[in-house]
Amino acid sequence: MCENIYIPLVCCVVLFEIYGQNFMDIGKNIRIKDIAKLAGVSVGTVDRVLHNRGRVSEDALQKVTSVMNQIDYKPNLIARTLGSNKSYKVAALIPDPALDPYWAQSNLGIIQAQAEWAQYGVVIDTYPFDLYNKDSFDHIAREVVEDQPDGIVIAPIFYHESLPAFELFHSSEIPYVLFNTNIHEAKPLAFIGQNLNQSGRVGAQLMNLGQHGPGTFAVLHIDEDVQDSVHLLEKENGFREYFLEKSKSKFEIVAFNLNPLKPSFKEEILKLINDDSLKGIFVSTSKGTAVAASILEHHGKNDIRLIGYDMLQDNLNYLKSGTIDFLINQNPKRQALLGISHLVNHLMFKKSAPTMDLFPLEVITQQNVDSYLGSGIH
Amino acid sequence: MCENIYIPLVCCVVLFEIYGQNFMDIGKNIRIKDIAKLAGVSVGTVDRVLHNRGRVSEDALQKVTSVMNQIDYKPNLIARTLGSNKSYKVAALIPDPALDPYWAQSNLGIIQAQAEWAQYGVVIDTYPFDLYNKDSFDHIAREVVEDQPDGIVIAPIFYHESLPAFELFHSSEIPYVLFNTNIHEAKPLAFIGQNLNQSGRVGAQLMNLGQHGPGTFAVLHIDEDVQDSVHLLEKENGFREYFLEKSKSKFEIVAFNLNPLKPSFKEEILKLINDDSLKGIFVSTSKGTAVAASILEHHGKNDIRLIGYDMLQDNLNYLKSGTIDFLINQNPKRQALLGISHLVNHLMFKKSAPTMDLFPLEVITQQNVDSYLGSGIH
DNA sequence: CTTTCAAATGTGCCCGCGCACAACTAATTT
DNA sequence: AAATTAGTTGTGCGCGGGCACATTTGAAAG
Repeated sequence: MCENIYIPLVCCVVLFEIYGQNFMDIGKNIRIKDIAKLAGVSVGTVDRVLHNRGRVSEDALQKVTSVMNQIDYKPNLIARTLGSNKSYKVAALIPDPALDPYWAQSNLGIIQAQAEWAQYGVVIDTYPFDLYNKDSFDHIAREVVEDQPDGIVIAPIFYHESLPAFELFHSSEIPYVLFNTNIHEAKPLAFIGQNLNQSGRVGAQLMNLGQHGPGTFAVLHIDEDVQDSVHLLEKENGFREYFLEKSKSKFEIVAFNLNPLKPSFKEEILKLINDDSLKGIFVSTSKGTAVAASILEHHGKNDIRLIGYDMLQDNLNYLKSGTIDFLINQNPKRQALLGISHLVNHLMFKKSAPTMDLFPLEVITQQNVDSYLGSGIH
Repeated sequence: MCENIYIPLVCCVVLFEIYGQNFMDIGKNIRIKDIAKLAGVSVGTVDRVLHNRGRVSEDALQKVTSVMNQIDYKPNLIARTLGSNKSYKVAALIPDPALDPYWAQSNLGIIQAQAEWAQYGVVIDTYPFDLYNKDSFDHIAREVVEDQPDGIVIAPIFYHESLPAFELFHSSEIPYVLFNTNIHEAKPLAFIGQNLNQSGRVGAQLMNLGQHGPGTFAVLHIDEDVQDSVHLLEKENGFREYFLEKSKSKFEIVAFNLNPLKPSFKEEILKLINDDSLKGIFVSTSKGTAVAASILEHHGKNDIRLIGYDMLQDNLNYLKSGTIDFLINQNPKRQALLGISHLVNHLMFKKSAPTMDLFPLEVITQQNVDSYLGSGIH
């Protein structure tokens, strides 16, 4: 209807009448004061309506909402933050960065977040738990809730143990953001991570490129704790689906769960790479990628394509030497950084976070790796 | 020396004495007020020292700087922004988005920046110039300076014409940020773009993967205005260097400047793709990528690997159909967005921008393209 | 007709910084 | 000695929103 067209006009005219000529020049935002003047009430009343704290007559509410509908009021976040001079406490729950290079990168994101938000009075406390010890997770989660933070960022790598933790968060009414691993039963503020099925497909496509069958591709889940690897299976499924959808593919896909701590580990992997039909290896874990690369390099198997995960230092070395052909970057640093960012924006600026923040599946090669390392965020 | 160890301690003790017990609890930042109290002067004096506006006695300056050396004062940017309630005017100089899909994406970045910064009183005016008309650039640049913006973001695609424009900016003392194309003679606040030589190398590596020689790779510069293509040559050089450094490469590299408006264009390109030795095409321009793809697809040449630039809609279609194998993403939207961001941060928050913000060379494939499209910024 | 009380409404201060202006000091001039 | 001046130093206001508190209103109770 025509009203839609005229509403902004009306608003401008009204403001124009009140503030006179110089209103049109200044491209300033409408303030609470302006709304109050337009509605013929005081700023206090507008404030109460905006935050619906009650204590407002039906009549006043009507007047204010009527004005609100005609203009689009955006509160000045700068002023809001300065005024309500709260300091927020955020808890970051991640596997101990000292024990694992992948989580060390996540920790870098947390450290950067600490620096960025410090001046806004946000304190971020890290609660590291033992990557190999589910009890420690349980214990730390309880400790976090006891400390009553205003928000939690968490990498819930233990599926079963994380569920009661989320229950705790809910009953304590602490908003939390998930990253790295998604738990579908959880109701977090946001999840930050990647589509793992699609990630496997990317690996498959890179594996397939320029290869001529017949031959075998191996999917390796190299992890100390392979039983709890639902998310690794998602990658494998994506990898397989890619080839299934290519009807005329002449490649066979085999998959193995390998524990590098087991004595039989090296033997198993050697048997695999000495099979001449093996054209490529897709490793689903970041640490495993370097392990596989070291073995391939040691045995001079340059012709086997190797695709793995993440820009850990070891992986970068093997990428530069050419043993690793592609890395898919999960960007743990940025995941942590953005997780905290979403949380703080929610707490401080009342900005809503995207429920799902799925990161791009970055393909890292020998030639573009430096461009990633140089570009701030990585 | 030991002093270094004790300085923070001393600082804490002093503050502790002044503010009493509850100081240690609050993790708040030090304010000008605190410095004033510590130095035994008024906030006005501290303010004058901080902004070295003079009008301060030697004695007072000594006292304040002494305190400043002991603590690390970080001004509250929120308060600063709120207080000095200036409104900034930024000019964005880009090729007319209506005439070109690549620049349409840049424009999206500008539009997003407008929305993001509007509430902070930043007005961003776009000054589009004709991509095919150097005079229009000249004209628009002069117009911008006449309007006296507080800062300029510019994509200087015309090398020669941009130099006098920069002179104008300098003499008018307007800070400016370059993006997309770097001009080495310019002294901008920042440059945002990619390493084009490295970009060509990435293309070369993706081209080489799994290919078996002998054969030919073609580098195509498909552009209406090929003479002014220094930046396209950089990509070509990177591409060539990759193969030169691989001593045992069996591939020949050929390069062509092609103008799609010329009548001979189609003939030339057909001759090229009908040569059976041709294994791959690397197109240095985003629009050219789609042009090459359409011809390859039309003639059923699925076996020729095609690598090009940017996520334009046409390119995405050819990527999904499999005609294009890889796109290198220059991320024009993000370039524009970040350019403005750097500029506003400089103007508003006095934050220094990185002189060179080189973007990662993102590799886009059929399988990861959706993850890029879905992830907010692209 | 006053008193009481709750609901409704308005006022004023604070957040930390920047900036203009007032106030104070000491030295020089009239 | 009073006035002028320059050199310092301190004070106060405003930015916009949040929030506590003061004030007003109207109606019911005494």
